[in-house]
Amino acid sequence: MMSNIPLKQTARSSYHHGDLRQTLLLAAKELIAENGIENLSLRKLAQRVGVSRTAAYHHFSDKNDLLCAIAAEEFQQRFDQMQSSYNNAKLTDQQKLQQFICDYIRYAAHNPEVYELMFGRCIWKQARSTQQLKEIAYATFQYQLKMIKHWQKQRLILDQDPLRVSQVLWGTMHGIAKLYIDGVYTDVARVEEISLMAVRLFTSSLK
Amino acid sequence: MMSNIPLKQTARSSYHHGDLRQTLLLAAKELIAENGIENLSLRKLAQRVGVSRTAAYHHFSDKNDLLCAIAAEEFQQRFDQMQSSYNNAKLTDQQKLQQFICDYIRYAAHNPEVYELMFGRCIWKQARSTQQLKEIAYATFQYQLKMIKHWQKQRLILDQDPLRVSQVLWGTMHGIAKLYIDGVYTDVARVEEISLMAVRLFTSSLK
DNA sequence: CTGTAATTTTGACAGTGTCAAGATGCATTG
DNA sequence: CAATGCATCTTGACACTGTCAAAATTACAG
Repeated sequence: MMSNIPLKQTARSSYHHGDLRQTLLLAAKELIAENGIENLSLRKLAQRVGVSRTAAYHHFSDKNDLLCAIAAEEFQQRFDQMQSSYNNAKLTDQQKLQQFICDYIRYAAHNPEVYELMFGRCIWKQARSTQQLKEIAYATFQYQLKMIKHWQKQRLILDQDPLRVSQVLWGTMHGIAKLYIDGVYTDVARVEEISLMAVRLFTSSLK
Repeated sequence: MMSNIPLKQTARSSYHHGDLRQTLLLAAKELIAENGIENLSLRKLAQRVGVSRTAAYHHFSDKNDLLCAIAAEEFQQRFDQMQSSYNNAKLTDQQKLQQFICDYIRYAAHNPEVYELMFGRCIWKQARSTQQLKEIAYATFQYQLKMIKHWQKQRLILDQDPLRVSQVLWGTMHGIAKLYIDGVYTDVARVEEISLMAVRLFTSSLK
């Protein structure tokens, strides 16, 4: 019982309400998944955690700051997932390419609210994104670019300026995802078919 | 005399404040173009027009209703433009296809806030879109589909399920547009190059 | 035990969308 | 022409929102 007294406040049980920062991030993710990003309010979040309205302001400078922190965590997770998928030795390059595209859109479709947060305007517009967020997002895109270049060498994708090709491919995945998330495309099952057609369009450009 | 008395410049002077509905739509478009869709408030709009806070509620049931009306007007405009471009006898089919893609993205890039309104979640999510809006938006997509089918017959685009191909193409255009509008792609000049690469990717799938 | 700094709370302010009820004035009756 | 009806506009109010300043609470160093 007394062993946790001398621990620094970085571990658990540091202060009044435990380690609030992490608790806030977690609860915020839940609320976002439940009610959507635009229905997240700091006051409801505080209430959920059982803390005063303005308590979050001692751990995040802003509402925007909190959102950026969540997005950064999620980016990191996606980055790892993408990497391990690409390094899966059991798949051919063709399969990896297909999986990359389908996984991207599937992730977005299954986590619409978080996806909206990660790539939506509320964070990126007007340079409101945190430095930390910018870095992990940039790293993610760089990895995509690296994969594209590899697939181009394998003659799986049109051998043009890899940066441009990468931007178009990202655009395609993002666009399909957004049209579904925002309610323009309404049918979930069809999104998978659309993804496969995207794969076909990008890989057929050489045959 | 007090010169700052709010004079009503009634166009046709139908009522107390002239025909407010149209005035509101016009002023709202201006405010959206200036400050972005998420910074439009009915109160500021009312103030701009020189009318009370809740006056708009006698012409629109909702803020959402007003936004839908604006979007519908804009959809109609885009629809006409697309049609006249497609019927331009001076262009080859190849040129029309390229122009269709580049025009779409260029329009979005030049009218980011209105585009966000037209295709953003604030209108489409949760079936908040008006019947009128749904109709014109659906007609627009149907016309796209018709063009795609024609281009497929001309062997300009991959001859697969036209609905799926159309959805992917729309996704690509929408995605590139959104990535730019939301601030992920920052360079305006590059968007044009990305558009051209998209054209190349879609048209090279047959050669 | 005391003082300082970290943390949380309370109070307040300027915003927002929207509803209910009252005021205004045009248009169409009687 | 006058009166009534109804579309239109205004005022007041409510429940929200993000955020700041200042006070209150608590942990830890000395």
